[in-house]
Amino acid sequence: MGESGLAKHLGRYVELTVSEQRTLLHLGGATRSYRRGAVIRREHGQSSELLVVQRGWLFCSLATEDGRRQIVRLHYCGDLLGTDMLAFAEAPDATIALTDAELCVIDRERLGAVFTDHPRLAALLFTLQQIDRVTLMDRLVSIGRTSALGRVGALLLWIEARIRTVGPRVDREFTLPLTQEEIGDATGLTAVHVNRTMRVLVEQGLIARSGNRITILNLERLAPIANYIERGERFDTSWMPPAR
Amino acid sequence: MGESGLAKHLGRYVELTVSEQRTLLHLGGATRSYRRGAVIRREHGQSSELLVVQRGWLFCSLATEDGRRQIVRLHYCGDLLGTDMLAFAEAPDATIALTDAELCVIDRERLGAVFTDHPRLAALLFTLQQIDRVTLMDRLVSIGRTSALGRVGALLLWIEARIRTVGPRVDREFTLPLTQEEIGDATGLTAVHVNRTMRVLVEQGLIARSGNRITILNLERLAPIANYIERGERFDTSWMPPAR
DNA sequence: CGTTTGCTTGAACGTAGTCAAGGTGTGTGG
DNA sequence: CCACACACCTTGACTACGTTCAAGCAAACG
Repeated sequence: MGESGLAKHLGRYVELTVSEQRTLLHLGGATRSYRRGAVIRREHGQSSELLVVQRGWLFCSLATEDGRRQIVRLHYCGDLLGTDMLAFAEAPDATIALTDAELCVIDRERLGAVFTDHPRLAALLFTLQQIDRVTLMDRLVSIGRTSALGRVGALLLWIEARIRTVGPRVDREFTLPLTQEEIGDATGLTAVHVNRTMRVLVEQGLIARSGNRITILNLERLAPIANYIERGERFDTSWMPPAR
Repeated sequence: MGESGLAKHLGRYVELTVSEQRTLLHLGGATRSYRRGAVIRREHGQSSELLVVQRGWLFCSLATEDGRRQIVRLHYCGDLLGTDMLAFAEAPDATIALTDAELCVIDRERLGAVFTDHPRLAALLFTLQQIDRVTLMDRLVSIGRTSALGRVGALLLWIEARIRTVGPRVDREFTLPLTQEEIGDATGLTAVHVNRTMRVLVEQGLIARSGNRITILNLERLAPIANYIERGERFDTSWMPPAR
């Protein structure tokens, strides 16, 4: 423990009071470690745990009838997981560790207490969900209406943007933790075509690659191809109850 | 006014107290009417209104760089709209009336009051968001990993299921309010291919069509093709604060 | 050292897109 | 009341993007 990933995450958007920070800290229970590839939650499983990512990357995926797979979300430090089990009896997706990861279990009852004791925190959590929803919408557009080049490009830009929020850097270079198979599952393409597509991205001077280090070389040209929009996330706190 | 679509919607999942129902009723302000095709909210617009659908169907869509369009959500009576503006300065999607519709404006400040005065209602609204999120995930899988036949089939099954929640009927017949162009925008296909695909659905005896009346003829065979899963939505209220 | 996992490339195929033309139904104005 | 316009649906021929199947290769791992 020692520090709440969730508080750090929320702190990116708003100023938290000491009391709020303490409450978020006390939310967290045991910390668990997972190795890359470990199944944290099984699709259709009953596990109704709430988890916060403390370290590492995860993804959530759904399997199709015919054995294929779609990765629907990527998760990073600070993300709150398992909230879907508040509305569903069975886990709608599987959660899998993309890198070695540490998660922190959150007590469901204590989440309830947050809603009574810290209405502003509840409002902030509600607002946080909106980002998740809009991210899903953006991915839907990407997969539904752009070319393979655009889809893979968009995924790279999203990941790069997210990495930049954690440690802001100028060089637009990062380590891609996904295999080409996983990129395919995230973009709705086959691994083979992801390979060809990334080669084209390199040939066109849009990105550079060495191993799994990726550099965005030409954002100005890549962004329109990928239909990439930088969404300015700015929490509107004006309507929220006062902080406690 | 007279009755809150939102309360009716929530009432499908949980028992609301009289006080909660009254609070939801007082949330609603003016009612507005829109004609089919009317733009309720413009993409990238600043309008930060919260709305509840009282009557009719809406859809939310995003435009791509090259002028194409992706419909990301369909909305029906009881749905709460505009919550994304709590986190974003610009509207991420456009909201358009699919049929003639009536919406009810919700005061942002009063939503804030709900979080302080009715923590359980806040928890319920939070839970409601989860359904929205999971719906988006399901659509992502549909578009990313299934054939045209499956995508169109899934859309029809979702719509039929939603219509059934309002007025439960056995015959699995309904009026489809979407043009083939709009079905294409929702499924990531072209209008032309939607046409061919629907013909195949008919030829294979999966559905029947006359005008825009659709009948699901063979759910057992269509469901696996469409990768369709009936998700049992059951709100877990055990963790929530007591109702007021 | 052998096996596995992931990357790469080629060739053939197939699903969905594009372009084009004609048809149907509805609403509007002459 | 009819003619026209418009929106939507339908079908055909051709194209192209992404898939499938297959094989070879490199790096990591037990």
